[in-house]
Amino acid sequence: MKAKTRHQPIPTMKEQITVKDLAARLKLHHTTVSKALRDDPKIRQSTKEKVRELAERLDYHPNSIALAFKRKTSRTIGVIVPQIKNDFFSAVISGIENIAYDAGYTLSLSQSDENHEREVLNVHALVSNLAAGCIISVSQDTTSASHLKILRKRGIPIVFFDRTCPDIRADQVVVDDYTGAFKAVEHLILAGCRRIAHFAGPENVSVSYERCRGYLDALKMHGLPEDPGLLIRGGLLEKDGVLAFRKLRNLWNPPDAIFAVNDPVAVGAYPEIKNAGFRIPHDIAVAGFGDTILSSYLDPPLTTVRQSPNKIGETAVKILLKRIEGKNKNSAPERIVLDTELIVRKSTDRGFRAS
Amino acid sequence: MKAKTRHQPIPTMKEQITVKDLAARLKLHHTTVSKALRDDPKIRQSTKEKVRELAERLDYHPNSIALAFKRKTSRTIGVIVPQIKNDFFSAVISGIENIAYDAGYTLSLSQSDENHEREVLNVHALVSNLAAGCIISVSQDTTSASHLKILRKRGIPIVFFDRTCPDIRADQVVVDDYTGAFKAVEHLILAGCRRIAHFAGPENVSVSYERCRGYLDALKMHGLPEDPGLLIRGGLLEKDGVLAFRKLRNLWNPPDAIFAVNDPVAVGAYPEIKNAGFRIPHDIAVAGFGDTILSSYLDPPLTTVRQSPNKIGETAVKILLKRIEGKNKNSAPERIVLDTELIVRKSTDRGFRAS
DNA sequence: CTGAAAGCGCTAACAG
DNA sequence: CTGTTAGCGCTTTCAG
Repeated sequence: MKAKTRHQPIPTMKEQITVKDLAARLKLHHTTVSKALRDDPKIRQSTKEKVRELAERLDYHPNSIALAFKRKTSRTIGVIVPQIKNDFFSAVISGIENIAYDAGYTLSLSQSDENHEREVLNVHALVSNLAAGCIISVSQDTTSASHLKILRKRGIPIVFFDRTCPDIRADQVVVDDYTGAFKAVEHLILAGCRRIAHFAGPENVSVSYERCRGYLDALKMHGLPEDPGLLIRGGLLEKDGVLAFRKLRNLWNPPDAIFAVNDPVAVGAYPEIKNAGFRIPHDIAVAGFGDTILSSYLDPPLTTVRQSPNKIGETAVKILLKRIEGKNKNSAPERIVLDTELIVRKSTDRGFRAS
Repeated sequence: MKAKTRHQPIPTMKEQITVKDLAARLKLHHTTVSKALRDDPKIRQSTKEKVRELAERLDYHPNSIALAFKRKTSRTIGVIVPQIKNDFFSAVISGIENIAYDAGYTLSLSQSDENHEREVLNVHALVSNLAAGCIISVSQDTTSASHLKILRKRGIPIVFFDRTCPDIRADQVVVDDYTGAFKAVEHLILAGCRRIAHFAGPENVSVSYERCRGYLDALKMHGLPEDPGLLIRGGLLEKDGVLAFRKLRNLWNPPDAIFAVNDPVAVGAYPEIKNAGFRIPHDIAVAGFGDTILSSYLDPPLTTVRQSPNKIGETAVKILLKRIEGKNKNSAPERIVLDTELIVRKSTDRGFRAS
């Protein structure tokens, strides 16, 4: 008997209580019920109470889809990131979710996987689902912005974070990549490094561009030459760090420091550096960007530039909510630049102190 | 002039092309257009072409909300996890997203933050948004299952992963926590450890329960006594590892190994162990569970039990899609148990080999 | 204070 | 092959 129970199918009922059901039982009109539920002043208190009591008892839940259909906009915020499985992005998403939840919004999440095609389809899905707004960090190979323009056409506000899109006028939340990179490189210089390589990301990605600019300016400011052989361009992933170091390794004159565009790239380079017989930091000092959880656990712990992904997410969604709720429907786009903090760890500690 | 342009508000248009618009321009009826777009065999080829051409040209996108409204179900899959910002969960989510994307579904993501109240509200949001199905790992303090029953009542299929809910008959995707834990503890025993502590998670969380069972059985199987003083119960986070070790530290007779319910707990314990003057693995060997990215970067690298979060996500969503698409609408719930793999690293290497 | 009518975009069923 | 009718659940007029 019991064994049989285990193999019974899952019961399915699909019952849905609507305002009409409530109305029927109360011998009221469904519009009256609707108003009562929304606390319309024109409805008698006693009626409201009866309605609400029944709604509670029958476990009535308003159909958000019907509402969205009527209003032509849902209470869903679309979030598109290059990768979900990524320390930085998942922390941003978490920040977004917390605030969105409090404000009564739902998250629609998708990843572009650094793929432009996929990003386009994700945007279409948001449009199609009448998203109230959209928070996006564009994919590595997004050059055209036409898919983002359709959001604009549909009146769906956009907030960019991390990787922005210069062709679209929209709110942005970024960290001060330029200054962060500048500080990191300056720190390397003050630690005594003179031949500082940079493992850069793709030029069309805003963060890579800004961090590279910070690197170059720091060199210039301290009177160091800019050696094109020390600027290795690649991607943003761990494997790109591996590749970058391999390219560099063949140099007749190796660098004495590496500034990586982000922590994953630094992490990828770590074993390569060690396996090539260099000690960190004595032969080559290494600095990253991002302060991934990992970086403090590396051997030696990685000097890096901390950004607060959580705060980025929270800030982005707050700005978006303001737009959605029309508080600043027609104001000019904001650009919020969050500060970074240089976290100095062993990977750049050469026991050298600039006078 | 240019400066002025920068301060112009963001333009907003909110135009929406519908089948009626297309119909009007083509002097057809909107239902005909609708059929043409869906490749209904009853529509003449030439008409279909004209319709599609215009749809393309006007950048028509069907309104998914209207569709969901009509069908009484959307193409959205709800995902509820305890924490988004978590290696394991974010990888599961990523796996889900990939498959869901290919199948034309959208993800609605929320986190319970280990909070039952919040989980309940998240479930209500899914119901309200006519989710097609739901994938969930229940929060740490979820005991009642009434909120999940309402999904059932609405005919929304559920798939549990990782942390299941015994009160609900639904598909489940889990790893073999019991065997994984057993293997890890057995490995510690074979490495020569005799006083093996376990930092357990909450008893009502299925994974904690199973891993604890594996621990106890491994001891029993190898004739080791079960010492209640060595079983420390706590939470699932890094801080819980810190706390657990502090409780343990006061023992007159310290353990020679620790098996942590998961990697974060092991990670939390690491510095505590070292600061208390114990060497890993010589004084205390440590094993975790989960194979977080971190674990291989720890010093010493952590022995752990690998599960494939990506695969868990993919499997969960595939089962869910089968239910949604009614292929097995009425079959008994499946329970998929994925294998684990013991990853042996330095943290348990005592240079000892059992004969 | 409550009811009636209309409509959002789409599709299913049926009629021409 | 194409058009007509009707309705999903909800809110917004406007009438009673």
